[in-house]
Amino acid sequence: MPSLRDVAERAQVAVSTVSAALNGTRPVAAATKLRIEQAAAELGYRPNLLARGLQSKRTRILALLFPAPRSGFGLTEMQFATGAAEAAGELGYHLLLSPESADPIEELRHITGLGLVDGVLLMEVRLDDERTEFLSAAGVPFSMIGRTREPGSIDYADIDFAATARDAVAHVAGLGHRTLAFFNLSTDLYADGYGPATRAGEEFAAAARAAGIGYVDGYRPGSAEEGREAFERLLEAHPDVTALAVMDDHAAVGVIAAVAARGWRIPEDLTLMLVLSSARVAEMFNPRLTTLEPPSTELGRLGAQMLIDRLQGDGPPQRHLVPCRLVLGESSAPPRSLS
Amino acid sequence: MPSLRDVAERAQVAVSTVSAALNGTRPVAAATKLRIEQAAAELGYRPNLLARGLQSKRTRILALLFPAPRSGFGLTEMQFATGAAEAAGELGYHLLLSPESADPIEELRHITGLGLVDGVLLMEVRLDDERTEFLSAAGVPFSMIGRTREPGSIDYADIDFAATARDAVAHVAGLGHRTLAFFNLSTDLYADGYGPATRAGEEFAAAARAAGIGYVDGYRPGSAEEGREAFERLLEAHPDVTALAVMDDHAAVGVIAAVAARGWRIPEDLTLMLVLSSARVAEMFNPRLTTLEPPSTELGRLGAQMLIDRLQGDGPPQRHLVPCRLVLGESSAPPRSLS
DNA sequence: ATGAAAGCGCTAACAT
DNA sequence: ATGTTAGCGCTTTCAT
Repeated sequence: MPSLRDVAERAQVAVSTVSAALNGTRPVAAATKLRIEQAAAELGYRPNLLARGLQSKRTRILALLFPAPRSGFGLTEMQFATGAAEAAGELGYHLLLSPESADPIEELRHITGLGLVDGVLLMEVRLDDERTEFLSAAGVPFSMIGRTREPGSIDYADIDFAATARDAVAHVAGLGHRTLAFFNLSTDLYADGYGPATRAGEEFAAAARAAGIGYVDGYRPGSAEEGREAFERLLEAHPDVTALAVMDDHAAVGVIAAVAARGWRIPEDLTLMLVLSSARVAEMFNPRLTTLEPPSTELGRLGAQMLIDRLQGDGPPQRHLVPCRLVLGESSAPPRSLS
Repeated sequence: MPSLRDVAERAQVAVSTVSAALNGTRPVAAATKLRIEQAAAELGYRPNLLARGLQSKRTRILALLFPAPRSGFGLTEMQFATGAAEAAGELGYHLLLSPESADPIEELRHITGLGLVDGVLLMEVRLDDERTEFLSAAGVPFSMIGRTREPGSIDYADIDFAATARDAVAHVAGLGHRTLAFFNLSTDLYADGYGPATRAGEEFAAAARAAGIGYVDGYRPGSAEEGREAFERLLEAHPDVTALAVMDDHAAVGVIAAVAARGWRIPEDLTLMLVLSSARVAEMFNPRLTTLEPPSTELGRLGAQMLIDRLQGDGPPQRHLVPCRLVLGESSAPPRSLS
């Protein structure tokens, strides 16, 4: 690999001039600059990122702290990563995938202590997240995909749960349903302070109230079996329910089975929709389910962009809320009473 | 961040001694070593990877070339990444996620020219893959998840398609089926030289032949709609088929619909299994499908391990073939004629 | 067994 | 506008 010196020799100038010409850090005569660029091109010169980073204290590498694959892990998480990696690449940065071990704080201490990364991207942020406190205290720039209860001045990109819930409610209300039921994520996740569980729950309730339709929640099935059970309990307690939004896609499997077991059909007897599941997952169901698809790639992109913005300058904290996209399946229809 | 010099001062020794003590690169008196370690611990010293890399030409960073999300993209690809990242971490390495742009070769030239990575991990390797030629020519160490037609001396970890096909055939033959049909991946992927499409196809044929059961292939549905059609054509041409293995999970959705449309049931009238789909996907179906789950995390881990082995020493090329795991669903049963 | 010093490739202050 | 020079934090000869 040719170095700056090689380019300098070939262009008959000093190294610092080459550096300046290539980085635009100080004025260089047009003719000189041309010679330098030519020499660099001929040699196939590539700046050594390590040397540059050692000197400048900026590596242009971002770490994405990647949680250990939980049960309900999939596309969404991957899209955070690919979105962030893409956006980083476009802005001249690189993304390091840092799997989170048992001790996330130790992990962070490690990765930030190496001088390898300029900043950290956090995902799967919980309402109370010790990682944010550590990073703030350590003075490491970071941004969040998702958000804590009190993001303060931390940059974040999260799902716009309020808008998402409004869209969902408007969808079922528009079809003529008068009561919507909501199955939240599993009790485990909920108790763990997983943001989407809490926020989606609250916002669905609020949106239903605002729209003036009935609303039933309190169920948190985390598996097909639990989904089946929950649905049966639901109908027992609220036989008037005609529309159901489900967050856990395995629970949806159970709901569909329970619907069939009862001799009911979707969408004739029940409008069923997924919340925060990708369309790819929704179309694995039969019938194809309506879903509110999370903007995962976009959130990943925003996460990287915000962090890079922060690294390059400052400005007020960025707060992005992106709504899910309603993807219509074959599981939405007016309630039986109207048809 | 404290540097080696800080540690040296505190321990009252020369920098080079600290380096030696911490890296074990030359003998250091036990007492001195202890003092140094203590000083390092007290200061919370972390070696600066950039400085180390600049000097030693080894960064302990691996790049994972991540293809642009295709249609059938999901868990599998993510597990390659997380598996590789985990294994790398355990071995003291880091994993850079490098999304592949339109021009993969340019991408590679870029990422390897920066002096940032010690080696490259390739995934989604096609039978003829220009990336391998580039890397070989450039002298960049790399390993493959998947493999080219002629891997030569390149380290790889791939699915053991022969064993996987044998297991699948044994499963259906063991249930009493006499004829197995096989739906390959979409024509696009197949034509593109995507390894699993070709290899799975060949090995299923061979395994069926070896087991002495009938075998039907030639179908490549890449969507639910195509799956439905393919199944109808299949039954028209081969009414004796009682078992079907499907590679594309969207196609499986169509098959299931077609089965239902005919008034048939699974598994009573058709044994249906997925090939190379994760159990998590298989259980989204109703009934839960039997699947041959790819060892994706394991392949990712192996990919990283092999590459690190190669970087640290040499030895004969490593070739790992890992079979899929048969995960039983509710879609497997003896053929009707036997029940 | 330990220390002194050179240098990896780059940036940035300081000269000219 | 350009050149000279001093490091960034580390590894690695070469001395001692």
